[in-house]
Amino acid sequence: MVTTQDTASRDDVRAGIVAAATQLLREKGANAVTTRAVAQAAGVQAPTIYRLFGDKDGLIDAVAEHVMATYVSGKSAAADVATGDPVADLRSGWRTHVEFGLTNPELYALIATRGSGAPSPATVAGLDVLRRRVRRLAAAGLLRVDEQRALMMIHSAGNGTILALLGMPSEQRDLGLGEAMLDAVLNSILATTPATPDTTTNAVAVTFATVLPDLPGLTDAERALMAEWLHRSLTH
Amino acid sequence: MVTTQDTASRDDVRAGIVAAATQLLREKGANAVTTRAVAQAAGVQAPTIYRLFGDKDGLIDAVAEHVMATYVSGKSAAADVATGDPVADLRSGWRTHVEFGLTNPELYALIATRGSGAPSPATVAGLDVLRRRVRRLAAAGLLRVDEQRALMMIHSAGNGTILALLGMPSEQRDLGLGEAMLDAVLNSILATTPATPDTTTNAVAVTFATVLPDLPGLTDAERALMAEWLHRSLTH
DNA sequence: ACTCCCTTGTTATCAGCGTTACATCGGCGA
DNA sequence: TCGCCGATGTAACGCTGATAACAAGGGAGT
Repeated sequence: MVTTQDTASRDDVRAGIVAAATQLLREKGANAVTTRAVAQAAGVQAPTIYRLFGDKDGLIDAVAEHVMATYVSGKSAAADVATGDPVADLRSGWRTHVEFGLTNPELYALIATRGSGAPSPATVAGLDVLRRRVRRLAAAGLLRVDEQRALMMIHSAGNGTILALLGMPSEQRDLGLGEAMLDAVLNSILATTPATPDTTTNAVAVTFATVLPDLPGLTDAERALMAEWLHRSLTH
Repeated sequence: MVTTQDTASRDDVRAGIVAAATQLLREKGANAVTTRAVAQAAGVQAPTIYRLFGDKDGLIDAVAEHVMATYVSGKSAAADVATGDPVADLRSGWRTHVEFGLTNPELYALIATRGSGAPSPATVAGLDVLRRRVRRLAAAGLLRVDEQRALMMIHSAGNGTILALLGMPSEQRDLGLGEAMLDAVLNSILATTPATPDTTTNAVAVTFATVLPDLPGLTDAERALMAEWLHRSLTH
């Protein structure tokens, strides 16, 4: 059994280690974040890190989570999803993402370029929130490409843009690059006018049935089968 | 003075080390490429690496140069710049770049994600050839944005796309992502807009895909099949 | 032909890294 | 009070990149 005092001190020392690692990362760069340096800066022994985080990657993940949490809490954070417009929300999220990358260069490079193996929890978390935003676009009938395709395009563009910006000295960065990239992707992804304003299931199905014969990449048999199923679902 | 025999043997052992490092990188992954492992695999002593390459980064750069050289020589390499059309040349170069990244995952991740400091020679070389291609676009009056802006956009999109593709298991990679990203960037960059696919049909299909799970009167298998066909049609 | 010097080969070593085995201590239940 | 068990502290392991020190060899210049 673990007493409350234990967990409190445990969380305290955990927070202290994360803070020390964060400060070390920000001030001395990524290669200065060693287990020994972090332990000394936090006033603990080196093995403590492994008891609390299991691994150095675990420590990095905790640092990433902490930095992201403090960042989003530092923002006004109200305009992030309050708008009813899915496109505006996506733009807002994009700007926040790019700004975060430029504000925390070492951390972003550390978590975004993890060579092989599983991606970092921060990456999958970011992908998840992006996926939700893209889903809202799709549900509103604003996408003219596959949802997965849209997701990957935005993700690739954002990551590539941030890494490109980080790769050049900060005084000669093209700060409009982010907006330009987002515009380019949105231009290729969005249906300028919502194709089917009525998003009720049946209405969409009916609209879809009218364009089904023009759908590329399918065999006639597949098209016929889809038409039959559509008919059965609509007459249900 | 250095005699011809000296340089020959020097180049021989150098090539051997590079070959050993390349094979080690391809077969055992990036973290298996240590100075000792490379030296043992090449049949030389560890300090030889430092005499010939000065640094481990120098060795990595030499490996990158070698792999890229063999890659472009392995390609037909004729269609890379032979066409008079600058846009077609850019597309060809883009495809080659993406294909190279997917063919050499460890090497690409190694040279493209070099955290801080100067970028690798391979990166600046790639940026140089891209810059030349973009300059040809600008000289032909095909750009509607700044030349530097166009360069960075293509670079960001390419790097981000390759990293995104490498970040997911190879069997579920969206191979059309590269073309889609290039189309998106070219659409925002070129004065003459390339042909865009019919928007209404795809938009309706995408919207329909979002309501497909709620479609009544169908079996799960039928829904799954329709979803698969829809995805295939949309990713074309 | 002889010496000199530069290149190569070899060994040993350094400082640092992530990580772990092991002794030790302290508080808790019986 | 005793014994136990988990948290802590110490020391170490195996590995990394990187060099210093030194022996051996073989053309270059005289």
